[in-house]
Amino acid sequence: MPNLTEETNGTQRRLLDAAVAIFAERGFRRTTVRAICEEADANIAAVNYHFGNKAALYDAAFDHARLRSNEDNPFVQMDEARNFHADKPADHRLYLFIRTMLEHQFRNGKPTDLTRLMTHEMMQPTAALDRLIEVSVRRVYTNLVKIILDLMPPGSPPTPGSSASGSTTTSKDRETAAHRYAMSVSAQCHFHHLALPMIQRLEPKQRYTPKALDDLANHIHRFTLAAVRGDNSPV
Amino acid sequence: MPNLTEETNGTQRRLLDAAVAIFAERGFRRTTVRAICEEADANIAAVNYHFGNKAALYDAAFDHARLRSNEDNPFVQMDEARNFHADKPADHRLYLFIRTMLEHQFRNGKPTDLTRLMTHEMMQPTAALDRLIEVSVRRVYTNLVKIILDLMPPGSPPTPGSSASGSTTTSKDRETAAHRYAMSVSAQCHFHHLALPMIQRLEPKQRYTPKALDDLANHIHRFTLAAVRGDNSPV
DNA sequence: TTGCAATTCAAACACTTGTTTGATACAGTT
DNA sequence: AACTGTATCAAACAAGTGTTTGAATTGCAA
Repeated sequence: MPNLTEETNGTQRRLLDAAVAIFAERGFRRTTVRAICEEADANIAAVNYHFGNKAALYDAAFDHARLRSNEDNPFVQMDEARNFHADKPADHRLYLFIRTMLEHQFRNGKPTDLTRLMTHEMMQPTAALDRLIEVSVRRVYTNLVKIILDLMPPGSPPTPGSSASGSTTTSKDRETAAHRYAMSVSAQCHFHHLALPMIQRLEPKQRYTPKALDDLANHIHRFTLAAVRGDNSPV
Repeated sequence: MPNLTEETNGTQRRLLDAAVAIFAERGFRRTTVRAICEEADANIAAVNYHFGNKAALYDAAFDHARLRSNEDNPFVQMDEARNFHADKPADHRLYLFIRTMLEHQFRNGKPTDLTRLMTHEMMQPTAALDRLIEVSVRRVYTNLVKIILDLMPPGSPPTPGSSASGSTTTSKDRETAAHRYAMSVSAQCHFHHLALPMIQRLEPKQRYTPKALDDLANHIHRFTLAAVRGDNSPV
């Protein structure tokens, strides 16, 4: 079994690249090992020789896509640096968060391979999803919650959930409110690739070029800021 | 070819019910006609006899799920009555919209079959998605845009997108802003079933019982209201 | 060169799965 | 009872697909 981490340009690397592309496009079930091998200019038996079987190749391809995505994407900074731009004010950190998230999801106007792979996992969760979440998504999400907590004015939230009559805002209330807000932000960031076919039909003019992503980030930023802070002042 | 619209409890009706359930759970590719026939207590040849082939059964099942969902769900009222609760104030209409949308997506704490089918279509669009959108989704979306337009204060939007220096807010600006808001609302409403496996891992306490859906609807309503109107006044 | 391990290859295998077939049973009509 | 169109059934078919196999090839070291 050869070294998987090395960046050889041999057949196993080509297999991984081809696997990422085709798994991302069609999902696990619809892709055939024959299609992958053809794309990678490799023999059909290469998959089993280098990875054991199709499922193991999928696993390796998923991680490969994650690592490859980290190479050329600022997302990794957000992931590993716990205090992402901690010096900037919270509202600006929120904008950077949203912008980075969107840029991470679209490339050349289309969803990235890793994004597509993750979206397929939403319909067909495997161990790869758990790994991705534990290794990356959870920290990003926690970071978002922190930004929002910094953003919330002292008095908030108005606590519609807790029907207790006491008007005091407990720390726990703030926490759960921040999580709700974080969910709303995540929803707005992820919706565009999760529901792309629907959006394309409802809003045919919607694009995901860098310029369009900038507009989108600005909108989500404003939208969220107004909701969390209770005002609508421009950035 | 027997009458498909009649509500016979014969094998073809049983096939449709079984097909909806299994297609919703596993998607088109992972479901086998054998599994459907077993669930429906029918012979394997029954699918081809009654529907021609697997794809045609899927199509029929999709429409069957849509019609069946309309039977016992207030969504159909929102769908067909163009002016959904037009007498109520806009903010209340927004709440009803969100609440109805969420109720339409979850039943017994789980995504409904039609919702699951639609989510699979996001990864694997077929003609069934086009039909669903043209017959139902587009009108609902248009309705949402109308509600939001009623909700927007006269001066809005602050137009971050149009970089033209003119400070006059054109009717076109309002329209595009309303569409962006509608996208944010849709995102918040659809996120919970589109990204369910991720949410379950990030927020394990999240539930979709009627009570939880009510809390969720209240949150989305407040969140949106604050963003669109630029205030945070309680309902 | 020789030997050896790693790799590649064409072919075949085993299994799943959508579809078809031809016979059989059923229900209603004449 | 005989006929007819509908429906069901067990069995088989044909194609696709993940996997295996055993030989051939390559790359490298002794």
